Amino acid sequence: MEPLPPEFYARPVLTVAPELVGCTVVHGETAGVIVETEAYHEEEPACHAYVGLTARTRVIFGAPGHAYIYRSYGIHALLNAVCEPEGVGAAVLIRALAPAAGIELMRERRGVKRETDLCSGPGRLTQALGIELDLNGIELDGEIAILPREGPAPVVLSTPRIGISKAVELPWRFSAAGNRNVSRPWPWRERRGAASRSG
DNA sequence: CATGGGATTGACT
DNA sequence: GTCAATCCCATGC
Repeated sequence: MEPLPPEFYARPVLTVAPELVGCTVVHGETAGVIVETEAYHEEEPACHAYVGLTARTRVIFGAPGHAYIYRSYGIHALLNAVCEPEGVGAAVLIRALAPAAGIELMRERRGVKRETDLCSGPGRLTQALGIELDLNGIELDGEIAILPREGPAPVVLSTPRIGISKAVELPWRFSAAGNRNVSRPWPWRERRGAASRSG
């Protein structure tokens, strides 16, 4: 299976983010199917690229199809896929995976047993896959690769993003309906009307 | 050069 | 429900 080409990522971030749900992230012996993403764009204040081109945001403004990896809260490495044409600051945060390969290695790295605890969060999945900051800026077709969906398009829910204080109203979080590996389940009442098709 | 704020998680009450 | 851990980097003096 060939990795997704740069042209896949060169489109609007709000198109790419839901389409990444169902694709597979591979790093070494470990891999997982994406079940949750969030979109970020330079024109809204929750995006790191909102401040413009700096040493930190250089990768986000760079070529599509590359990895933007940064440290969150001093502890966790978070993985993003850079989107839109070079010069536009946009990226998709990979928030959760369904473990697909190397599950025992993931358990060793994470120190937990339950499969749904291995990759159900942006900091958790990078730890499970062994992804660290030294991979920031690499193209997503090699050491880290994202492979296309194999089955039919999943049903993708659209809801507000998580853990941010700005532009909280934008429904730019996309998750696979009913998947137990999604990072933060929400009350059923809030889910109604949030479903949309993707793919 | 000093400061402050996170795209989080896990432990604890 | 609360809260601390811990580090990168943007900002301001």
